[in-house]
Amino acid sequence: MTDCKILHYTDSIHYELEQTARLMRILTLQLFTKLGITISLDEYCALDTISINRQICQRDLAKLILKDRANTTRILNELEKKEYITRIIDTKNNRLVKKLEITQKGIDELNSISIKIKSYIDNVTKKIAPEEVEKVQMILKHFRLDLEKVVEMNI
Amino acid sequence: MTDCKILHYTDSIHYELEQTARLMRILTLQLFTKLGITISLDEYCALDTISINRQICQRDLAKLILKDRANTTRILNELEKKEYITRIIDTKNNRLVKKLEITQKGIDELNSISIKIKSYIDNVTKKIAPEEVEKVQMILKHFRLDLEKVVEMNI
DNA sequence: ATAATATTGTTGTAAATGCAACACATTTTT
DNA sequence: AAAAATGTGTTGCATTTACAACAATATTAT
Repeated sequence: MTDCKILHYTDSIHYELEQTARLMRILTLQLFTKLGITISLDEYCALDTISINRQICQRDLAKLILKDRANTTRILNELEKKEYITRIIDTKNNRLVKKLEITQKGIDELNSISIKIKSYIDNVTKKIAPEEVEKVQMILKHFRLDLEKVVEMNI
Repeated sequence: MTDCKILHYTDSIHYELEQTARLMRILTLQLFTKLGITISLDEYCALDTISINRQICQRDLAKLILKDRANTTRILNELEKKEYITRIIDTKNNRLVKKLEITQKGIDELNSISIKIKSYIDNVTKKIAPEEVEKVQMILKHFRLDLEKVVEMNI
Protein backbone atom coordinates (compact mmCIF):
# COMPACT_ATOMS: atom_id res chain seq x y z
CA MET A 1 0.00 0.00 0.00
CA THR A 2 2.51 2.55 1.22
CA ASP A 3 4.91 0.84 -1.11
CA CYS A 4 3.92 2.73 -4.25
CA LYS A 5 3.96 6.16 -2.66
CA ILE A 6 7.66 6.02 -1.85
CA LEU A 7 10.08 7.31 -4.44
CA HIS A 8 12.67 4.71 -5.23
CA TYR A 9 16.23 5.90 -4.89
CA THR A 10 16.95 4.30 -8.23
CA ASP A 11 14.45 6.71 -9.80
CA SER A 12 16.11 9.75 -8.31
CA ILE A 13 18.42 12.10 -10.14
CA HIS A 14 21.13 11.12 -7.66
CA TYR A 15 21.15 7.57 -8.92
CA GLU A 16 20.75 8.55 -12.58
CA LEU A 17 23.71 10.89 -12.25
CA GLU A 18 25.88 8.32 -10.56
CA GLN A 19 25.09 5.59 -13.05
CA THR A 20 25.68 7.81 -16.06
CA ALA A 21 28.92 9.15 -14.63
CA ARG A 22 30.01 5.62 -13.81
CA LEU A 23 29.39 4.44 -17.36
CA MET A 24 31.20 7.46 -18.77
CA ARG A 25 34.17 6.75 -16.54
CA ILE A 26 34.27 3.09 -17.54
CA LEU A 27 34.17 4.13 -21.19
CA THR A 28 37.00 6.62 -20.74
CA LEU A 29 39.10 4.08 -18.83
CA GLN A 30 38.61 1.58 -21.66
CA LEU A 31 39.59 4.30 -24.12
CA PHE A 32 42.78 5.00 -22.18
CA THR A 33 43.88 1.37 -22.30
CA LYS A 34 42.81 0.99 -25.92
CA LEU A 35 44.87 4.02 -26.96
CA GLY A 36 47.83 2.88 -24.85
CA ILE A 37 47.81 6.00 -22.72
CA THR A 38 50.29 5.43 -19.93
CA ILE A 39 49.01 7.79 -17.24
CA SER A 40 45.86 7.09 -15.29
CA LEU A 41 42.65 9.03 -15.84
CA ASP A 42 43.02 10.65 -12.43
CA GLU A 43 46.57 11.69 -13.22
CA TYR A 44 45.33 13.19 -16.48
CA CYS A 45 42.61 15.15 -14.64
CA ALA A 46 45.11 16.42 -12.11
CA LEU A 47 47.54 17.41 -14.86
CA ASP A 48 44.79 19.23 -16.76
CA THR A 49 43.73 21.06 -13.61
CA ILE A 50 47.31 22.10 -12.88
CA SER A 51 47.71 23.36 -16.45
CA ILE A 52 44.75 25.66 -15.94
CA ASN A 53 45.60 26.68 -12.37
CA ARG A 54 49.28 27.47 -12.50
CA GLN A 55 51.17 27.59 -9.21
CA ILE A 56 48.30 25.92 -7.37
CA CYS A 57 49.24 24.26 -4.09
CA GLN A 58 48.45 20.63 -3.30
CA ARG A 59 45.57 21.25 -0.96
CA ASP A 60 43.78 23.57 -3.36
CA LEU A 61 44.26 21.02 -6.11
CA ALA A 62 42.77 18.37 -3.84
CA LYS A 63 39.68 20.52 -3.42
CA LEU A 64 39.30 20.90 -7.16
CA ILE A 65 39.75 17.25 -8.08
CA LEU A 66 37.69 16.11 -5.08
CA LYS A 67 40.30 13.75 -3.73
CA ASP A 68 41.64 13.84 -0.19
CA ARG A 69 45.13 15.15 0.50
CA ALA A 70 46.60 11.70 0.88
CA ASN A 71 45.55 10.52 -2.55
CA THR A 72 46.42 13.84 -4.12
CA THR A 73 49.95 13.36 -2.74
CA ARG A 74 50.14 9.94 -4.36
CA ILE A 75 48.84 11.13 -7.73
CA LEU A 76 51.38 13.98 -7.68
CA ASN A 77 54.18 11.58 -6.75
CA GLU A 78 53.41 9.66 -9.94
CA LEU A 79 53.25 12.80 -12.09
CA GLU A 80 56.52 14.04 -10.64
CA LYS A 81 58.19 10.66 -11.17
CA LYS A 82 57.13 10.85 -14.82
CA GLU A 83 58.52 14.40 -14.98
CA TYR A 84 55.21 15.95 -16.00
CA ILE A 85 55.20 18.32 -13.03
CA THR A 86 57.61 19.87 -10.56
CA ARG A 87 56.94 20.81 -6.95
CA ILE A 88 58.20 24.20 -5.90
CA ILE A 89 58.58 24.89 -2.20
CA ASP A 90 57.03 28.29 -1.60
CA THR A 91 54.90 30.13 0.91
CA LYS A 92 51.22 31.02 0.98
CA ASN A 93 49.92 33.09 3.90
CA ASN A 94 53.31 32.66 5.51
CA ARG A 95 52.96 28.91 5.38
CA LEU A 96 55.24 26.54 3.55
CA VAL A 97 53.42 25.00 0.60
CA LYS A 98 54.37 22.95 -2.41
CA LYS A 99 53.25 24.80 -5.49
CA LEU A 100 52.76 22.74 -8.59
CA GLU A 101 54.07 23.57 -12.03
CA ILE A 102 53.54 21.62 -15.20
CA THR A 103 56.68 20.92 -17.24
CA GLN A 104 57.00 21.19 -21.01
CA LYS A 105 57.00 17.40 -21.12
CA GLY A 106 53.74 17.53 -19.14
CA ILE A 107 52.18 20.05 -21.51
CA ASP A 108 53.13 17.89 -24.49
CA GLU A 109 51.70 14.76 -22.89
CA LEU A 110 48.51 16.61 -21.91
CA ASN A 111 47.96 17.92 -25.43
CA SER A 112 48.81 14.58 -26.97
CA ILE A 113 46.19 12.82 -24.86
CA SER A 114 43.56 15.51 -25.38
CA ILE A 115 43.95 15.24 -29.14
CA LYS A 116 43.93 11.44 -29.04
CA ILE A 117 40.68 11.19 -27.10
CA LYS A 118 38.83 14.15 -28.65
CA SER A 119 36.92 12.30 -31.34
CA TYR A 120 35.91 9.53 -28.93
CA ILE A 121 34.74 12.04 -26.36
CA ASP A 122 32.74 13.97 -28.94
CA ASN A 123 31.23 10.79 -30.25
CA VAL A 124 29.38 10.10 -27.02
CA THR A 125 27.31 13.29 -27.20
CA LYS A 126 26.95 13.13 -30.97
CA LYS A 127 23.33 12.03 -30.92
CA ILE A 128 22.23 14.73 -28.54
CA ALA A 129 21.64 18.28 -29.67
CA PRO A 130 24.56 20.55 -28.70
CA GLU A 131 22.26 23.05 -27.01
CA GLU A 132 20.86 20.26 -24.86
CA VAL A 133 24.35 19.15 -23.90
CA GLU A 134 25.20 22.70 -22.97
CA LYS A 135 22.01 23.06 -20.99
CA VAL A 136 22.70 19.88 -19.02
CA GLN A 137 26.23 21.01 -18.36
CA MET A 138 24.96 24.36 -17.13
CA ILE A 139 22.37 22.85 -14.81
CA LEU A 140 24.94 20.36 -13.51
CA LYS A 141 27.27 23.22 -12.67
CA HIS A 142 24.39 24.90 -10.86
CA PHE A 143 23.77 21.66 -8.96
CA ARG A 144 27.40 21.37 -8.10
CA LEU A 145 27.64 24.84 -6.65
CA ASP A 146 24.64 24.11 -4.43
CA LEU A 147 26.17 20.80 -3.41
CA GLU A 148 29.47 22.39 -2.50
CA LYS A 149 27.67 24.57 0.00
CA VAL A 150 26.05 21.60 1.72
CA VAL A 151 28.78 18.96 1.63
CA GLU A 152 31.32 19.11 4.42
CA MET A 153 34.66 18.74 2.72
CA ASN A 154 37.40 18.31 5.29
CA ILE A 155 40.31 18.47 2.91
CA MET B 1 49.35 28.84 -29.58
CA THR B 2 47.79 25.46 -30.19
CA ASP B 3 47.22 25.45 -26.48
CA CYS B 4 44.01 27.48 -26.53
CA LYS B 5 42.40 25.49 -29.33
CA ILE B 6 42.34 22.27 -27.33
CA LEU B 7 39.31 21.55 -25.21
CA HIS B 8 40.28 20.84 -21.66
CA TYR B 9 38.92 17.60 -20.30
CA THR B 10 37.90 19.47 -17.18
CA ASP B 11 35.57 21.57 -19.33
CA SER B 12 33.89 18.54 -20.84
CA ILE B 13 30.55 17.17 -19.81
CA HIS B 14 32.35 13.95 -18.83
CA TYR B 15 34.23 15.72 -16.09
CA GLU B 16 31.29 17.87 -15.03
CA LEU B 17 29.17 14.74 -14.70
CA GLU B 18 31.78 12.86 -12.73
CA GLN B 19 32.43 15.72 -10.34
CA THR B 20 28.75 16.38 -9.71
CA ALA B 21 28.03 12.69 -9.20
CA ARG B 22 31.01 12.43 -6.88
CA LEU B 23 29.79 15.32 -4.74
CA MET B 24 26.30 13.88 -4.63
CA ARG B 25 27.68 10.55 -3.51
CA ILE B 26 29.81 12.15 -0.80
CA LEU B 27 26.74 14.03 0.41
CA THR B 28 24.63 10.88 0.50
CA LEU B 29 27.35 8.95 2.31
CA GLN B 30 27.57 11.71 4.93
CA LEU B 31 23.79 11.60 5.24
CA PHE B 32 23.88 7.84 5.83
CA THR B 33 26.35 8.15 8.69
CA LYS B 34 24.58 11.18 10.13
CA LEU B 35 21.26 9.34 10.19
CA GLY B 36 22.88 6.22 11.62
CA ILE B 37 21.86 4.05 8.68
CA THR B 38 23.59 0.72 9.13
CA ILE B 39 23.72 -0.56 5.57
CA SER B 40 26.05 0.89 2.97
CA LEU B 41 24.82 3.05 0.12
CA ASP B 42 25.67 0.31 -2.35
CA GLU B 43 23.73 -2.22 -0.31
CA TYR B 44 20.79 0.17 -0.28
CA CYS B 45 20.95 0.57 -4.06
CA ALA B 46 21.12 -3.17 -4.55
CA LEU B 47 18.20 -3.70 -2.19
CA ASP B 48 16.14 -1.07 -3.98
CA THR B 49 16.93 -2.65 -7.33
CA ILE B 50 15.94 -6.09 -6.07
CA SER B 51 12.68 -4.70 -4.69
CA ILE B 52 11.79 -3.44 -8.16
CA ASN B 53 13.13 -6.46 -10.08
CA ARG B 54 11.77 -9.40 -8.14
CA GLN B 55 13.39 -12.79 -8.72
CA ILE B 56 16.32 -11.19 -10.51
CA CYS B 57 19.45 -13.33 -10.67
CA GLN B 58 22.85 -12.11 -9.45
CA ARG B 59 24.37 -11.49 -12.84
CA ASP B 60 21.43 -9.43 -14.07
CA LEU B 61 21.56 -7.42 -10.86
CA ALA B 62 25.27 -6.82 -11.45
CA LYS B 63 24.45 -5.37 -14.87
CA LEU B 64 21.90 -3.00 -13.36
CA ILE B 65 24.01 -1.72 -10.49
CA LEU B 66 27.13 -1.58 -12.69
CA LYS B 67 29.29 -3.63 -10.37
CA ASP B 68 31.18 -6.74 -11.41
CA ARG B 69 30.00 -10.17 -10.30
CA ALA B 70 32.59 -10.44 -7.57
CA ASN B 71 31.50 -7.29 -5.81
CA THR B 72 27.84 -8.06 -6.37
CA THR B 73 28.43 -11.37 -4.59
CA ARG B 74 29.98 -9.54 -1.65
CA ILE B 75 27.18 -6.97 -1.41
CA LEU B 76 24.60 -9.75 -1.49
CA ASN B 77 26.49 -11.71 1.19
CA GLU B 78 26.08 -8.69 3.46
CA LEU B 79 22.40 -8.25 2.66
CA GLU B 80 21.77 -11.95 3.22
CA LYS B 81 23.67 -11.89 6.52
CA LYS B 82 21.44 -9.02 7.64
CA GLU B 83 18.39 -11.06 6.53
CA TYR B 84 17.20 -8.40 4.07
CA ILE B 85 17.27 -10.82 1.15
CA THR B 86 17.20 -14.55 0.49
CA ARG B 87 18.88 -16.43 -2.33
CA ILE B 88 16.74 -19.01 -4.05
CA ILE B 89 18.47 -21.66 -6.11
CA ASP B 90 16.56 -21.86 -9.36
CA THR B 91 17.12 -22.29 -13.07
CA LYS B 92 17.13 -19.82 -15.96
CA ASN B 93 17.54 -21.22 -19.46
CA ASN B 94 18.31 -24.58 -17.85
CA ARG B 95 21.18 -23.03 -15.91
CA LEU B 96 21.46 -22.98 -12.16
CA VAL B 97 21.07 -19.44 -10.89
CA LYS B 98 20.58 -17.79 -7.54
CA LYS B 99 17.45 -15.71 -7.71
CA LEU B 100 17.15 -12.91 -5.23
CA GLU B 101 14.13 -12.16 -3.11
CA ILE B 102 13.70 -9.31 -0.68
CA THR B 103 12.38 -10.30 2.77
CA GLN B 104 9.75 -8.43 4.78
CA LYS B 105 12.56 -7.22 7.00
CA GLY B 106 14.29 -5.96 3.88
CA ILE B 107 11.18 -4.14 2.66
CA ASP B 108 10.78 -2.49 6.05
CA GLU B 109 14.40 -1.40 6.14
CA LEU B 110 14.20 -0.11 2.56
CA ASN B 111 11.11 1.96 3.27
CA SER B 112 12.52 3.22 6.53
CA ILE B 113 15.65 4.50 4.83
CA SER B 114 13.77 5.98 1.88
CA ILE B 115 11.54 7.96 4.23
CA LYS B 116 14.48 9.06 6.37
CA ILE B 117 16.48 10.45 3.47
CA LYS B 118 13.60 11.87 1.39
CA SER B 119 13.68 15.44 2.66
CA TYR B 120 17.46 15.63 2.38
CA ILE B 121 17.40 14.26 -1.15
CA ASP B 122 14.68 16.70 -2.18
CA ASN B 123 16.55 19.56 -0.59
CA VAL B 124 19.44 19.28 -3.03
CA THR B 125 17.31 19.99 -6.08
CA LYS B 126 15.12 22.51 -4.28
CA LYS B 127 16.68 25.54 -5.90
CA ILE B 128 16.32 24.19 -9.40
CA ALA B 129 13.03 24.24 -11.27
CA PRO B 130 11.37 20.80 -11.25
CA GLU B 131 10.98 20.82 -15.01
CA GLU B 132 14.70 21.44 -15.38
CA VAL B 133 15.48 18.57 -13.05
CA GLU B 134 13.22 16.34 -15.08
CA LYS B 135 14.78 17.50 -18.31
CA VAL B 136 18.29 16.77 -17.03
CA GLN B 137 17.19 13.37 -15.83
CA MET B 138 15.66 12.64 -19.23
CA ILE B 139 18.75 13.71 -21.15
CA LEU B 140 20.98 11.74 -18.78
CA LYS B 141 18.91 8.63 -19.42
CA HIS B 142 19.31 9.27 -23.14
CA PHE B 143 23.08 9.59 -22.62
CA ARG B 144 23.16 6.45 -20.63
CA LEU B 145 21.38 4.38 -23.25
CA ASP B 146 23.87 5.58 -25.86
CA LEU B 147 26.74 4.79 -23.51
CA GLU B 148 25.48 1.30 -22.84
CA LYS B 149 25.72 0.56 -26.55
CA VAL B 150 29.36 1.66 -26.72
CA VAL B 151 30.80 0.41 -23.42
CA GLU B 152 31.96 -3.19 -23.37
CA MET B 153 30.57 -4.62 -20.17
CA ASN B 154 32.01 -8.06 -19.55
CA ILE B 155 29.88 -8.95 -16.57
C1' DA C 1 54.97 33.81 27.07
C1' DT C 2 52.79 29.67 26.92
C1' DA C 3 49.19 26.79 25.28
C1' DA C 4 45.76 25.73 22.05
C1' DT C 5 44.29 25.74 17.40
C1' DA C 6 44.93 25.79 12.36
C1' DT C 7 47.34 24.87 7.87
C1' DT C 8 49.94 22.00 4.90
C1' DG C 9 51.78 17.75 3.45
C1' DT C 10 52.99 12.66 4.39
C1' DT C 11 52.50 7.93 6.02
C1' DG C 12 49.82 3.95 7.71
C1' DT C 13 45.94 1.02 7.56
C1' DA C 14 41.59 -0.96 6.79
C1' DA C 15 37.93 -1.20 3.40
C1' DA C 16 36.30 -1.10 -1.43
C1' DT C 17 37.10 -2.09 -6.09
C1' DG C 18 38.53 -4.33 -10.49
C1' DC C 19 40.45 -8.07 -12.74
C1' DA C 20 41.79 -12.72 -13.35
C1' DA C 21 41.38 -17.45 -12.24
C1' DC C 22 38.62 -21.02 -10.73
C1' DA C 23 34.60 -24.45 -10.22
C1' DC C 24 30.70 -26.41 -12.09
C1' DA C 25 27.09 -27.19 -15.19
C1' DT C 26 25.04 -26.65 -19.93
C1' DT C 27 25.15 -25.77 -24.68
C1' DT C 28 27.39 -25.86 -29.06
C1' DT C 29 30.83 -27.51 -32.20
C1' DT C 30 33.59 -31.00 -34.31
C1' DA D 1 30.70 -38.96 -28.20
C1' DA D 2 34.32 -35.89 -27.14
C1' DA D 3 35.92 -31.25 -27.05
C1' DA D 4 35.27 -26.45 -26.97
C1' DA D 5 32.67 -22.61 -25.65
C1' DT D 6 29.26 -20.30 -22.70
C1' DG D 7 26.75 -18.98 -18.46
C1' DT D 8 26.72 -18.55 -13.48
C1' DG D 9 28.69 -17.70 -9.08
C1' DT D 10 32.92 -17.61 -5.93
C1' DT D 11 37.63 -16.77 -4.31
C1' DG D 12 42.18 -14.48 -4.47
C1' DC D 13 45.04 -10.71 -5.20
C1' DA D 14 46.76 -6.25 -6.43
C1' DT D 15 45.27 -1.53 -6.82
C1' DT D 16 42.60 2.38 -5.23
C1' DT D 17 40.38 4.80 -1.82
C1' DA D 18 38.94 6.91 2.59
C1' DC D 19 40.04 7.99 7.09
C1' DA D 20 43.01 8.77 10.88
C1' DA D 21 47.37 9.83 12.89
C1' DC D 22 51.48 12.23 12.46
C1' DA D 23 55.18 16.05 11.65
C1' DA D 24 56.30 20.67 11.13
C1' DT D 25 55.19 25.39 11.16
C1' DA D 26 52.20 29.55 11.92
C1' DT D 27 48.48 31.82 14.06
C1' DT D 28 45.38 32.78 17.85
C1' DA D 29 43.89 32.59 22.64
C1' DT D 30 44.72 32.70 27.46
